[in-house]
Amino acid sequence: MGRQPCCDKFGVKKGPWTAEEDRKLVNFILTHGQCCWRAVPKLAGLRRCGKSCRLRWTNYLRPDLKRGLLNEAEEQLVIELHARLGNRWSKIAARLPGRTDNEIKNHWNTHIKKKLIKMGIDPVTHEPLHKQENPGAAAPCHNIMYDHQPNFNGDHQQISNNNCEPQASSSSSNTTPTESSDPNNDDDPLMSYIFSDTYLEDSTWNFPIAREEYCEFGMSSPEGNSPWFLAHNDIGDDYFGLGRFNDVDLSVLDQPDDKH
DNA sequence: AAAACTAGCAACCGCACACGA
DNA sequence: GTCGTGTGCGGTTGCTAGTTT
Repeated sequence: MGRQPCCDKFGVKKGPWTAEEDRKLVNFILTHGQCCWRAVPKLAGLRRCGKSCRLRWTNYLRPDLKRGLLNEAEEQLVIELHARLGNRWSKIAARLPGRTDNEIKNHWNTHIKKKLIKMGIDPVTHEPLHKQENPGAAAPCHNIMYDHQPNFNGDHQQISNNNCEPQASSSSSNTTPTESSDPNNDDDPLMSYIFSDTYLEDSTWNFPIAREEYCEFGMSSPEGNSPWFLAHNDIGDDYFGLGRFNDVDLSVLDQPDDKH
């Protein structure tokens, strides 16, 4: 039967976005909100695939995005979440305000992975590497990476992986060994909370701005990181309604971007 | 100074899922 | 239940900037 391509391959532009394209996309979304992505390029006057528009918006243009490298606390949280969720980057990103799945995935592949390997930890299984070379040797239950890490309030607290009992042999073929563990079934109250839907739905940290909560996480405030916030400190609390964006000055997009 | 190499990141691709008809 | 469509997700690619030789 064949699936219809997400976009007409002919006449669709690819590659890096220009400031002009960014402006058109932002202008459209601010005016109309996020609707049918397939229709967006046409309505916005862009020669782009709808998916490309969504990606650009999600990963770069969204005003609530933080920029820059992940800090220590975020990195630690990513590792902890990856140990439990596997490569489910969107789930991980959902726990990190202002970060995108793509960003976290990239950071994982370029930084964290190497760091873990250097520390003798398998970035896939989160088990010590020597255990795999020497399967008979019993590995310590606690993942050494996760002990003695600062918690999000700054003091030290063990955020150990309590679910590190040997993976069920029946699921050994699973490439994400930690998927079997129930993230909600966790003794650690902090991690329980982070993994809970309650956390996700907690509007006190959910976007657009939850300043104190950012700080508690050891993160900088979103303002000053996003090019949007740099230019529009008055962006409203009802961002997701998008109603207040109609008057936003888009000139920021004219600024010679670092890359785009 | 120039070429080769490496790292980091933005963007693309294809599959899977959700949902409505 | 099935089919078609839209969207989201994860893996991968390719470009660019920085570093090394």
